[in-house]
Amino acid sequence: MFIYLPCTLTVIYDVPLIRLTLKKDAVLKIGIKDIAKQANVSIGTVDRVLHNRGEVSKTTREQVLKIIDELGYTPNLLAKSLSSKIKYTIAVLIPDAGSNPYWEKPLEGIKAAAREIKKFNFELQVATFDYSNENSFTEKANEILESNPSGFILAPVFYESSLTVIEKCDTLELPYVFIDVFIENCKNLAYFGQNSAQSGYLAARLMNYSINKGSSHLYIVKPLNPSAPVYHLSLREKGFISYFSLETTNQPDIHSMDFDISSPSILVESLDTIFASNQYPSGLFVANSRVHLVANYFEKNKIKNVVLIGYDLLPENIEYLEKGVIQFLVCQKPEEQGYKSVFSLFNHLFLKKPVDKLNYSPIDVIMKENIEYYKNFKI
Amino acid sequence: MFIYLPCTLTVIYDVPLIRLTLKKDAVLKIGIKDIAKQANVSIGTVDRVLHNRGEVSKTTREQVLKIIDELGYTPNLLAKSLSSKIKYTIAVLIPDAGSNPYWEKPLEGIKAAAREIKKFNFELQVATFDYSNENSFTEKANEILESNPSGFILAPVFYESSLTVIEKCDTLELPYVFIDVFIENCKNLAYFGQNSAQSGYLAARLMNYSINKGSSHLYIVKPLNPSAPVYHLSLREKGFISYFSLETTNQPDIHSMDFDISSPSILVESLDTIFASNQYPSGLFVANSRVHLVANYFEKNKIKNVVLIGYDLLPENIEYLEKGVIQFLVCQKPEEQGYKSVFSLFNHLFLKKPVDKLNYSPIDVIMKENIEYYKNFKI
DNA sequence: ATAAATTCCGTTAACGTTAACGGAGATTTA
DNA sequence: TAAATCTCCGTTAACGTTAACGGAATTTAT
Repeated sequence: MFIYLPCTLTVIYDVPLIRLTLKKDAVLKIGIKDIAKQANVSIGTVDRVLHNRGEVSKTTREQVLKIIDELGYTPNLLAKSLSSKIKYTIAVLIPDAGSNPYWEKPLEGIKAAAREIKKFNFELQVATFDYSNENSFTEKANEILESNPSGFILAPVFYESSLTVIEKCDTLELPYVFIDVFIENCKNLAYFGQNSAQSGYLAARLMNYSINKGSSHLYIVKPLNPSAPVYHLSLREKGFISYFSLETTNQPDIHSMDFDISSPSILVESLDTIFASNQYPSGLFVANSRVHLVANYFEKNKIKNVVLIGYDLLPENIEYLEKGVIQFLVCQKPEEQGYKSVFSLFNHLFLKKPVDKLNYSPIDVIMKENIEYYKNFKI
Repeated sequence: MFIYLPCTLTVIYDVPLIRLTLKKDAVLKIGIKDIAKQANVSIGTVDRVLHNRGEVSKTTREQVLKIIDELGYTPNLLAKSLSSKIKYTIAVLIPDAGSNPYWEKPLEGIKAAAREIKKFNFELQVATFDYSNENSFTEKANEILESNPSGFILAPVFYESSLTVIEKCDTLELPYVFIDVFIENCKNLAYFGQNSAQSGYLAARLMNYSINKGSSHLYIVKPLNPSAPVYHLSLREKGFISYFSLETTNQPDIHSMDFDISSPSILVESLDTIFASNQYPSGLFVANSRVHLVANYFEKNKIKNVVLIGYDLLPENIEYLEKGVIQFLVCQKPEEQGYKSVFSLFNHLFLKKPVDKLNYSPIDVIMKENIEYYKNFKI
């Protein structure tokens, strides 16, 4: 089976010797004092200029500004937060993990980020709402707005209610960040989420590679929570379908199959029907994290050689991936979304740095061989 | 082609309403002053206890220690680095990017980490050596050791020379971190690198999924730099091969093919031979980042429907992946390896936190659809 | 016995920034 | 013209920690 085919040659390979050194600040780190001295004013004046607190004449203000620019002053953030009495509060409003265990993940990232910026006087205030209850969203949002936070991270899953909340944020000039769900034409500071269609497209390619060419039946399984809105599911489905219409000569029949997650028996019946039919599947694409339900069916019914692709690193999914029942999990770094949402507010509020408005997470392809390295969220 | 198969049901789905709030420090943040007051000593004494600077009687020392424990004191790092006069220097010794463009990536991560911890008085000192010149490694290492750094990150690619360097580090009690290459039985603080065999194994699974079942000829291409050591290449090859011997009933012939990267014509000749032979390949696995050389051959010779899998996100590779010439790139987050190496030293030196000794990078599967999100190293 | 050394500990000036306080000089009000 | 009000600016005490300095009390040496 293994044939060795050498075609080696030895040639001297010479490369130049390079030495890199990070540029040291040739000039000693300059501070507010140096500026004051240079401008012949006191540090108090410099501080007033730096923070636009007024009470400075136009001429001295300009003089100080000029010297700040010339000397390339950058504030020492450590000293700043040591001295400053300002407390920042970041409010978070996301669905509770009872609605969908997915939401544990972004929260984990949010908390990790919060721990890191705690030393800069940042505090976290997390509220959750019931995915199947629009009122709970509005109530919690109002509660948050009353507490007058410095920044707001929210998952605007209910369109109308979200618009109302956003309007209030705008009048309060409260910076807000969307996570997971995106609403267009808003003055949101940033958005962190998934490119759902793209991930469906990717899943389709994996599916197409994995099934035998000439296979004829694929199934898209969409496990729904009927009382709650779904944005990503249909986008993932669309992405999946469009791969086959755009990219490949292989044209299997694609069947779409919705089912209510609250009644598992429906799923079993549907799967029974499919596997008993003459449209025996070569692959199933489960468009969200409930893929473990299908995997469970596969295991019980000893179904092999049917490609199973799903989403997200729930413990159950990991188990079935390791067992080989699930071939691929597509994962969109939910922890990272949370983590980065917090940091976008930190950059805006504390560092006064501009932040990117549209931020899609990487789409990770997880298999048996690399699951180990994705299990734990780090950093 | 697309068939809709609904099996929806509506059921009320009720979930509990949860409110999470990050535990606020109920007690006001306690500092060195509070301990001093509680222990009836001065802050000077507390500081002496905290840093084991001696000149404290046994009884008061124990008393202070007890109160520190009771009050759960944690030092304020901001104040610490504001006040402290200690400078930390992290020395880095890695191959120069001329030897292998791969090494730009870890360096990028190293620099990013250095920027972040600069505020804590950390400085970076990077030296590179010539991959094909063992002496240059030793020379640079000695230079570094003479400069008396606080920590040392090195790629110990030359076994014997590395042992000498490591011995010196041990006597100097200089903490050192291995990156990319691992030497066993050393007192290294940590190792950050790849699980090469595992990534080969993963590549083999992707290959097996992608080729038509019943395909018979696969080729492992190993582009070698003959004057330099290679550790990962053969491990990747082993991993690739072992997948087929362990996991699948599909048993293609696997051919291994070495070639010297300094003479591209050899590669072309070899590939010509293969594609003219009666052992026409269904897939090629290029065991390192030179996969673009093969992709270039594919493009010129209009070779299609042969699966091409390789390593690393070099610009050339990205280009061929986007064009569809390369199907998969396996990537091991080299930037992250550099980034984390620096932070392990930061944790050790500054935070006095324990660090994990063995750290494998995640193995990322990159395809046309998700390349966009991996192009730029962030965080 | 006194002088010298040692042990142990408190005091204090930094580090770079913030923000409250107050004061000199100019301008307006009564 | 004196009092009140503004404008503009300097001074200073924090923030929590480090580390040098020096001093009192005790022990050792002469």
